[in-house]
Amino acid sequence: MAEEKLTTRAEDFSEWYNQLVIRADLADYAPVRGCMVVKPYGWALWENITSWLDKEFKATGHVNAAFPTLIPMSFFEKEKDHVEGFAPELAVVTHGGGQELEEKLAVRPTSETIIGHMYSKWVKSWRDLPILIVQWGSVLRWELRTKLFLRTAEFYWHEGHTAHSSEEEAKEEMYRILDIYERFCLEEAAVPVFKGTKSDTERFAGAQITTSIEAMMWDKRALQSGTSHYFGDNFAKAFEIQYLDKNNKLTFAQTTSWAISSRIIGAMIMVHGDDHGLVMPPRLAPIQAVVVPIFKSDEEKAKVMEVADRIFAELKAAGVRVKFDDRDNVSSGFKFNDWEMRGVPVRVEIGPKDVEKGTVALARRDRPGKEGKTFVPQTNLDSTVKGLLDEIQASLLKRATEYRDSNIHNVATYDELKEVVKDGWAFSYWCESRECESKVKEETKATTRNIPFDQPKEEGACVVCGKPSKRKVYFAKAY
RNA sequence: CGGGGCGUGGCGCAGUCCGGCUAGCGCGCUUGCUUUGGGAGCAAGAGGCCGUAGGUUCGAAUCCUAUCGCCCCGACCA
Repeated sequence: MAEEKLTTRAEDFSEWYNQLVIRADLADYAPVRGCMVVKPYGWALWENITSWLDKEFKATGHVNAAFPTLIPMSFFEKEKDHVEGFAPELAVVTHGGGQELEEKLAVRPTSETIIGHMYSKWVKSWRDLPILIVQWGSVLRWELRTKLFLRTAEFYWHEGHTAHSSEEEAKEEMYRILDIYERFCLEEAAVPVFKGTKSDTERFAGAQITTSIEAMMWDKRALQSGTSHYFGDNFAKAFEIQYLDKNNKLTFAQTTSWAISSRIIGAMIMVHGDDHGLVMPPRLAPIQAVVVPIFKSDEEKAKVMEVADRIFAELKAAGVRVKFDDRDNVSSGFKFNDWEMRGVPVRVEIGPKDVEKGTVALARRDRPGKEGKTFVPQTNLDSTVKGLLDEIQASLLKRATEYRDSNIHNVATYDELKEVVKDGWAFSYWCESRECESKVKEETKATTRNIPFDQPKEEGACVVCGKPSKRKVYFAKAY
């Protein structure tokens, strides 16, 4: 390590993040501007994320498929809002095989168009519906300002694309997926989120309804962590996805799409990370526990290694994702800091004293340094460690939820709102007009995050214009 | 796209204003010995077309011209 200390979050949150992603070995900068290399440790984390989601999608009847990376440019012109939304960030292939192409090809920024095109071929009868397809892959958007995981030109995700025979069914699908996303964030990532509906201006290009889950980062900025859209028949009309219904009537299908991207890794970093480095939620951590042997002489080494080996094998057999750090070119002190930087939830230290006493030192990552260290018996260590992993998982969610809730303020006046969004979120009534929304954005840089499903019963007055308003919305500065 | 900064061993930099010997420093890397309960020490090594292309000059990392790239700050986005 070139520099030993990480920039602290309070000093410079953005710099803390940049250093951490590199030093925790999650990713590296690629030679192409705005692109990243996801390193094995980062990819292992992503695999844990994807395998949980994949399992849930399959359990709810979805199947995986793959569509091409290249999309004919003309496809983007078929849906007006969609083309306006994505035109600025398209990368376009103009040459192939040394020849200029007759029709330019866009590198997919998302796949609604090409999938819509295919669905129109596949959907002829009501019996062909629903179609519930998920594509796992990467997409490319020509971003001007990038940041590892949070916003890169190419990013990894899944995009679900479904087609249904009724509005109700399509909307149900949208909400069903959002519920899966919420469960993922709470149960796996330990990141609390609000489910809600996006405002008209924040809606996905081409959608009728966009729902999202919104999370608060340590710096109190909001991060949209997943989205689920209902398109109505917008894309069906643009791509002629039509079928004969039970009454032999030609009908447009109802479609949805939804996604969680590798950005969620950025959310986990910014919610749980501390000034010592990354903090991985145990359920997603590629390495849940690391065994660090400590010794001086060769005699000590022999004794310690024997016990450490045995404990490593026991934990592994018990299903813990465990690593044995037997490097002999770095000191144990270095290893402690190294694994803390990488966010491994539990560290098992075994030294000569432990061998004598039949103990190990257990250090929990959510309480860094010596404070989180306790000495426990070697017997039943597997269940001790598993119990501690569960405890850490729960504690991370609790801590993040308390932090979030303590930084959200109900506001009734515009002055209050302006003050609150400087360093937190405002929750207030809003008349849902574009004017009031853009006024807030221009004057405070805060945007509407979402109108949560979970709403107070009574009505109120818009925080900006005072008109009667049915629903409350979160205002916050966002990534 | 507008504003600011920077390109010199793997990484971080000094040297550039005022041209001059074999281009330095820290970290990392390699080897050896001693170390190891919170980021080890000593010794010996390896590693650089100074972003690129022209030009000025006896001589260019340094001066001139062009060009490429990167980072940071502002308008859009998962």
